[in-house]
Amino acid sequence: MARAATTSDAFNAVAEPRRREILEYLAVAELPVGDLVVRTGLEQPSVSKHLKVLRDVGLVRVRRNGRHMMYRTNADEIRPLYEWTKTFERLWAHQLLRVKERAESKEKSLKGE
Amino acid sequence: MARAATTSDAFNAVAEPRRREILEYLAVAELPVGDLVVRTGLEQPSVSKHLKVLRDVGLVRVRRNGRHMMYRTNADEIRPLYEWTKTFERLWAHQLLRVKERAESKEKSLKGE
DNA sequence: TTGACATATTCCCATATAGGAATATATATT
DNA sequence: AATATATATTCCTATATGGGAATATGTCAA
Repeated sequence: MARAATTSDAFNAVAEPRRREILEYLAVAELPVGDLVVRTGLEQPSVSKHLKVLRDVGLVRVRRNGRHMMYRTNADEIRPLYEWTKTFERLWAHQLLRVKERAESKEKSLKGE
Repeated sequence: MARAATTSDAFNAVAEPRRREILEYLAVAELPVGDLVVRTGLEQPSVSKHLKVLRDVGLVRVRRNGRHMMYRTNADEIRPLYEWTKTFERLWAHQLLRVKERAESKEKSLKGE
């Protein structure tokens, strides 16, 4: 079997750095393809292809405005990634919750048991 | 150019569902390869190969214990993904912060301006 | 040393890229 | 209708995959 398609889910779509970059631009403002071409420095066909992948997984929404296609990020589709990564939160070093837990267990041991 | 290697960074490594599954198991407990073979239902070579990818990007750590290789998740390497996704937090629908912002702007408009 | 057990590596192949180049499609303007 | 502008699609190719099968490597036990 080969690698899963980039369009199979948000995890695969977001693995490509330029697509993450595009999502960042489109999170701040609704933009036409041409603007993304300028900002990313990619060829127009490449941008269109990346946008197709992002559309296929629902990470961006489009609306036509004359001859311009206005794209914007659909952040809700990023949320599952956030939720998954957040699962590991308690394992991070130098993390507030962790510090708090440590403080509490210390308190407990001071009180005995 | 072809797709970036799965070992190029955590984003690419984590795009594969079975690797995410493995990371979940290894976040809860340090486990030998054989246990992962049983839990995932994958062939042993497949598990070893996935573990190599995860090792290459630092998502897991290993230590030898006799003939067993004990693996565990290195959650710190997942944090960058969390931070990136968190960037989009304020754009999520039905989100506490969002509700709060809306309430504040409503309050403002009631006061006039 | 020999054999059993645990894990890693190699070889194979069908599949999916990402970008470059060229072209097709769609809309606005005159 | 003809042209310009904006975007999408197609064709091409080098490259990397994930799993299956077979095999190599490493470690313990007798």
